[in-house]
Amino acid sequence: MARNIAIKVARAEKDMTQKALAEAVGVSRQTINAIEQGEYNPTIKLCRAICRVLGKSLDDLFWEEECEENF
Amino acid sequence: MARNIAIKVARAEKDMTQKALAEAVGVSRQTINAIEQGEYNPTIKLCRAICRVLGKSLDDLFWEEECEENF
DNA sequence: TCTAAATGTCAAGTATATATTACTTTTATT
DNA sequence: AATAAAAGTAATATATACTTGACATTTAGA
Repeated sequence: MARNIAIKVARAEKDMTQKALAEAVGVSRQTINAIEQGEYNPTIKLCRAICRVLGKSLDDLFWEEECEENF
Repeated sequence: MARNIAIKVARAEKDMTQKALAEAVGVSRQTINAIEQGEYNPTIKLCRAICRVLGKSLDDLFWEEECEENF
C-alpha cells in the first residue's frame, strides 16, 4: 500500500497528533501510524470515521490512482 | 452496517451481476453480496477496486451519514 | 543541551474480512 | 408451470486489520 500523506496533512491542518486522532476515532495510535505508513488497508468504517474527524471526504483522503503496486 | 443500495444501483447501470462484479474486482460473489447486505465492512482497497469497475467515486458508493447504528 | 512529546517500529494476541462449499429463495425466460 | 440464472444465506477455514505493550528515534520547547 502507498503511504497516506493526505491524512498527515489533514491532521496537521487540525493540529492533531496521531494519538489524538486515534482517540477521536476509537482505534490505537499504532493503527493510525500504520495507515499513514501504508502498512495496512483500513476498513471503510474506519476511513469514514477518520474523514468525519478531519473534515474531509473519502475521495480527499483515501482515493488512489492505480499503479503497478496494485497489481 | 447499513445496506449498500448505491452499489446495487451502480451495478444495474452497468448491467453487471454480483458474480461479474466479484470476478472483476477479484473477490468471491459472497463478499459482494455481504457488502450489499451491509453484513460487513470492506477494506478501502476493495472499495477502490469496486469504484474503478463501476466508474464511481468512493463518496458515491461508500459515504454514509452518521446515524445511531454507528455508535 | 535537556527533556518530553510525537512518531516509528516490533512481537504476540484477538477480532473480523474474505474464501470456499453448499444450499435455499427469488427473479426472469421459455 | 418449468427451468435456469441471480441473489441470499450459513458453516468452517484462513488471512489480515487492529490491539496491547514495549522500546527506539525524531521533533519541538525550555
